[in-house]
Amino acid sequence: MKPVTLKQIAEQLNISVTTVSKALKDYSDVSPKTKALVKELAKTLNYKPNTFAVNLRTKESKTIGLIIPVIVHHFFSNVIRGIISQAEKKGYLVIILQSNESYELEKKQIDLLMSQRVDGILISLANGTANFSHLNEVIAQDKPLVMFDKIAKIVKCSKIIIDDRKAAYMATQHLIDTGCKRIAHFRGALLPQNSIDRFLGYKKALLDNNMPYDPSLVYICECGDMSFEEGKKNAQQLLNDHNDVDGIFINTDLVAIGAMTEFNKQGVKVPEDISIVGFSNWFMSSVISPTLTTVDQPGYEMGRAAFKQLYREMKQLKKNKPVVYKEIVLETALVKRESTKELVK
Amino acid sequence: MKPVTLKQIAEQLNISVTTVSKALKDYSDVSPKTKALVKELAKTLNYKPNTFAVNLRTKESKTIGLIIPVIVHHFFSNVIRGIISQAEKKGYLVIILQSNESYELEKKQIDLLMSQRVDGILISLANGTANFSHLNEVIAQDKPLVMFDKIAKIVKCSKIIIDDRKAAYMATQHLIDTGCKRIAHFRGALLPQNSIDRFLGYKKALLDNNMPYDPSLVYICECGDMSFEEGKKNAQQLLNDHNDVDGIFINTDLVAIGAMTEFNKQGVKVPEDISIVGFSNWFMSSVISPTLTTVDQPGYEMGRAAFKQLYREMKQLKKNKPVVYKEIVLETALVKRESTKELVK
DNA sequence: CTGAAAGCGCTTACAG
DNA sequence: CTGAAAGCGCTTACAG
Repeated sequence: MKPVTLKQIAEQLNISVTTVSKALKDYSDVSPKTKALVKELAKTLNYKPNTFAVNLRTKESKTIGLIIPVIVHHFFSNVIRGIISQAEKKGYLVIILQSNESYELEKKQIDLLMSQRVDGILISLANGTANFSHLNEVIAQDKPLVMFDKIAKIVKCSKIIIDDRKAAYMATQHLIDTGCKRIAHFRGALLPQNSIDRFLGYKKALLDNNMPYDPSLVYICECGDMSFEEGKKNAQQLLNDHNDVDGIFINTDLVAIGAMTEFNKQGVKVPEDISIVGFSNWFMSSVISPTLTTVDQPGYEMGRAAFKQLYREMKQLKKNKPVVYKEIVLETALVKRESTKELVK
Repeated sequence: MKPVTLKQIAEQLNISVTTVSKALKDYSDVSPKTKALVKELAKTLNYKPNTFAVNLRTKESKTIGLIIPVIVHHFFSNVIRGIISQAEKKGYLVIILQSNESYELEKKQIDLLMSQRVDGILISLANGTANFSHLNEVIAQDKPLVMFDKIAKIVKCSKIIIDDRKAAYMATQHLIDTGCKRIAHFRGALLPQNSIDRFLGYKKALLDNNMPYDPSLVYICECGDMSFEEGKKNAQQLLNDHNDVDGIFINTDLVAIGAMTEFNKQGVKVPEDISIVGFSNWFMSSVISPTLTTVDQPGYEMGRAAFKQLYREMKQLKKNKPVVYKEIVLETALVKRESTKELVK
């Protein structure tokens, strides 16, 4: 059963393809009578415009691309939800690719999306990405591009982020306020901006509270992805290296949970011996024990905001109007739970 | 900067568009010299074929659609990963939609994907789906369709599943083997096949062990989605209704975790007072305490298998060869953890 | 080995 | 109010 075309409708009604096309799109220069006839037949024949042809004519695909480091992470799946739901509202479909934190893959996927001629691209960078020419090329070709969460400051485009530095500061301050005297930090990989900013927030909080900053207390994620195993490994290492640490600010909940699991195994009590603050507020952080104090990061909202901005830019582009890049900073909140102690009065 | 077309290459080289097209596709009837010239220029100009035009000609989009009930669920995000990675290998892109367990949405999304003329569709049904005409229509239009996990037996198409009945039987048998005498079941919604099959597996295990089947011990999920809250609510209800239940087989890990949280709050000890087996082996089940005994369901593998089958069918269709529907059953395994007791010798 | 021509199914500027 | 025509950028059967 072949799909119905405009031509078939036109032939059956003995009118031109032009008129059929215009009737279906409610052009004002078609008689109401013709419109009614056309629409009725289109409906009975279950006519669906051929998107391929429409795309070719309009040079639009009503499809956007999304590149995300890891889909299964709670934060990112929430971002995806936000993007898809907003896109659907505006009649856009979303092609999703996973970069697996690899720069090479990310680059290939950008190429793929450009070949596919998506109308715009949303991206959260891989940890491995240090070169941004693939992104600048997208921009150079006038393809709207919006980065979120894991961004590169140097790339000129819109960005949806949180204030990582401030959030990390809050988190560290909370450890200090609850009596921690020697606070370690499990940071992410070296490159990502958010990992840098969270580190800087941690450092600033220490200094503002007249606590010494000790580089040996900062553990870098070498493997590139922020995993449960990474948390266990770092926790083990920390216990070997130091016996006076009483608080840790950890870059991601999943890593924090890995660390807590290890501490639990080793008989180190959380928060009595060591307090822990995570980052991102994954669902599971609220159900493990002790429940994890963390920074809530609005994934769903971030996804929505990212699509909205992309949509704005796609619309401007279509009208040949100038695009104004925006940097939208979403609010975060510290969620206090059992992995940190009560406030010291 | 407008994209380069075949015409531009042809003009610059003073040859025909036909020859350029054939040269780029390595047709045997183009001289090696011409080929070399064309390819070189194409490369320097960064020529990318216009997918819209290619699609229109070839009637293929090299894109498939995926409809999934909930993205953030660990099992489903793993399925997505499996699908995307396999699709990428074969040069296919994946458009993802979330049905939110709603039949109405699912139907709309099928329509959307058909309008978009994707080459094939992968779907896991919404809990609310009891009418399958939207799916039969897809099949009637010769569009390859593969269902996975949440399937409808009555729809004639390929299916990738696990043996839910067997897995549930295993899970229940484990509760029996570890000494449970009165076993409840939190089943999913009424409609989904897997929720029915898991219930039947539970029931069969009881009967095979000469244990009475008591309908009042089966709690149905009314709200439609299998959530954490659902687990808490059912657990509460169970404590009200019965004081002799010592084991529960729960349809989904997330619900099981909700139940455990509630039990913990009420001072009911797991597994001492009540043993629990979940289903799906979500990551978080291995990090909560007690860790959750559950049935491991191979999400990533299921995604891969689903795409592979779809790919086979798309290839057959292209060659105008008959499509053979397959029902592929993947293996599951019981993962024994702390929420159930040791085997009774 | 090369190329003119038709056509995929639409949209839209233009003529009447 | 209606329609002929051009064109979006490809692919491919066919002629030479």
